[in-house]
Amino acid sequence: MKKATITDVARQAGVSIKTVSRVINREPNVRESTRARVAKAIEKLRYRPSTSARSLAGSKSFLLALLYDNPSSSYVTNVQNGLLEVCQQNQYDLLIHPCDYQEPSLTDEIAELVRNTRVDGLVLTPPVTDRQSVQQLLRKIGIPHVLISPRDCDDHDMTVCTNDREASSEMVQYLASLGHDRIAFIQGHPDHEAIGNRFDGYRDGLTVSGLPFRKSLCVQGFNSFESGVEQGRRLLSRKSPPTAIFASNDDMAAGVVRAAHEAGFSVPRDVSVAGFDDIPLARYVWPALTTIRQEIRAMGHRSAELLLRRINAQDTDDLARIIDSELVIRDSTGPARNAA
Amino acid sequence: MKKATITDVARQAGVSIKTVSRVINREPNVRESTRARVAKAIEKLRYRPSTSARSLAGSKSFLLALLYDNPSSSYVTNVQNGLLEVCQQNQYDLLIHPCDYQEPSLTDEIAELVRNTRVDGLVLTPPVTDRQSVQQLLRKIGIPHVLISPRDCDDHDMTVCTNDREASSEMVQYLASLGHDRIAFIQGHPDHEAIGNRFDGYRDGLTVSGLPFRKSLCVQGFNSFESGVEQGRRLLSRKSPPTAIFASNDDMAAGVVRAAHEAGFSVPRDVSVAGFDDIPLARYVWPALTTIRQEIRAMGHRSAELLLRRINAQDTDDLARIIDSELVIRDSTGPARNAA
DNA sequence: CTGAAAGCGCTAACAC
DNA sequence: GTGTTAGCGCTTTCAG
Repeated sequence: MKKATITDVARQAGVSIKTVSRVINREPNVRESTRARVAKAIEKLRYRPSTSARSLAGSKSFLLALLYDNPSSSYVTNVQNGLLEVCQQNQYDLLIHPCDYQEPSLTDEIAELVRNTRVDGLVLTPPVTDRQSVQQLLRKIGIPHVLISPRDCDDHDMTVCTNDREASSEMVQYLASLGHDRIAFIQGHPDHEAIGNRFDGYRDGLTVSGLPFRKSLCVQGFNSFESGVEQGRRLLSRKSPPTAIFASNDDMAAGVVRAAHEAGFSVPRDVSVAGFDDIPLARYVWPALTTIRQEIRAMGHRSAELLLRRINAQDTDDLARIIDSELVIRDSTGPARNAA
Repeated sequence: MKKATITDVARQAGVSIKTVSRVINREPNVRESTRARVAKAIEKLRYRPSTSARSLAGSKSFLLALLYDNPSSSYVTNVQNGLLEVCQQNQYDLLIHPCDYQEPSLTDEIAELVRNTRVDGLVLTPPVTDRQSVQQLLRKIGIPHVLISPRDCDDHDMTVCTNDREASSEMVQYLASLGHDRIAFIQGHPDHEAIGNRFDGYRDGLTVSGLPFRKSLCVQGFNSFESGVEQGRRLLSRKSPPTAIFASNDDMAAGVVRAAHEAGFSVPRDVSVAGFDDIPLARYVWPALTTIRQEIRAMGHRSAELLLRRINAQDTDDLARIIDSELVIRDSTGPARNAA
């Protein structure tokens, strides 16, 4: 059986194709009874509008693009799955576009992507999110786009963020409540700007807990497991090592755990370790990491919702742009020795 | 500046649109000089054929679909990236379609997907690869598709596999060469059929090494970290535990390492542990896992190549369908105690 | 080897 | 509220 077209549906329902078109596109000005008749015909004929025809005739491509350059596959798949959930419901397709955020020609590449595919909207993840040149380009082209976890969530109205700072502060307070008073912090990659908010949260937490901020306890990491190992080694080889180490992400925290093992420190007996993100690895290292769970999938979901609403010129005010993260306590943290 | 169309190019080159079309589609019967003139016009106008128009007028959609149900995000992203590499080169887009391989209505879902999107081809990964009903459907529809790592690579001409069996045998031989004579094996999920080849390889390796096969040393896992922990515990709590444990995949091997830590076994001093896949986790557990590296990305790449060739009715005989895996020795394996 | 004409299935004005 | 009529940009016959 051949695929039904809009004409078939129109004939079946005894209306013109334009009316069918109206029903498909949820346009107003169709009597309820007519709409029902058309719906029935669509159902009966198992009609599916042709995306190519729609996008050729109209302006839309029914395509969203995900732009990313992220070493963490779990992050990417989670965002992707969240986006897919809403795409599938709305007959949209998702274009996946990995890229190199440091590539000078990135803006050209994106311009080309938009030209070629005519995507209706884009979703950017860190660290692409923070490329000013990319943001400028997108604004210039005037194409709808949402930024996931940019440095500052208030810069732009199409952003989806987490409460990084608050969650980070909460972690420090939790650690302090365990009796830790020398809590080291491993900062994230400087190009990954939102991760800087976690540092701010660290300082907040210290203040709230009545602990002094000491620059010597803060070291620079680069988000990778390897950089966690390296900073962990340095921190633990000091004459008076910290009693707790809070890393800006789980990969680094896992690296710290590795460094602790190597150096003969028992976790959490000799040193507590905490991470951020709750990637699968957090549960697999030994001991399992205390961390902050980010709802990445939910962020992807929300991003797509925002994008589609914007594309269809609908109101987006009722959609929250902040997805809260929560503290997850596992086995890598425990009472400070001196406090035990 | 408005986007150039085929008409603009034709005018610019002084030919008809049909000739431009021939050039775009690499059709024969165009004089070389004409082709060059058209190419120059395309270049000058920065012309890009409209995918929607092409797919509306023609039969193709310029879309490939990736169908998967895999708990491992690194597996998925790797396949995906491999596919993307060739899609981008060929002006194809990739549709990502996560699904539930156990869902009874899976075939309907796929039929619907094909109807709706008119994808030109599909790529299936395990365990979807082994669903007979899905294979039947795809054959019935007559749509090109490639199966990644099906149970039997010779069942079908569009498959991409690894040398699982040989690599697995090699691992056992390596372990035997270290002096291990009680090498346990954790089998993979029964629904993930290709993983069974690793069990065959385990037996081969035993034979080659002159070691007896003992049923009591083989236990059933389910591919997850948790099942690795569980089987690891059981194996290590025996009166005379194995001196080496080879798990069908890295997640389970990591679980075994966890179980060993819990039980107070030192790895690899008391027990050697080996995995399969070389997922990122393999490097992050402590000690880092000896494993078999699978070139998942290369498999994705090859799958897309096969698919596009098939779609364009080109010859595929020169494309190897087996991507070799290799042994990677890290820190989780060492000499057997009795051999030391 | 090249070109003219007829749609592919739909949306966008503009009627009615 | 609903229908008519043009195209959207390309591929496909079928002529030359």
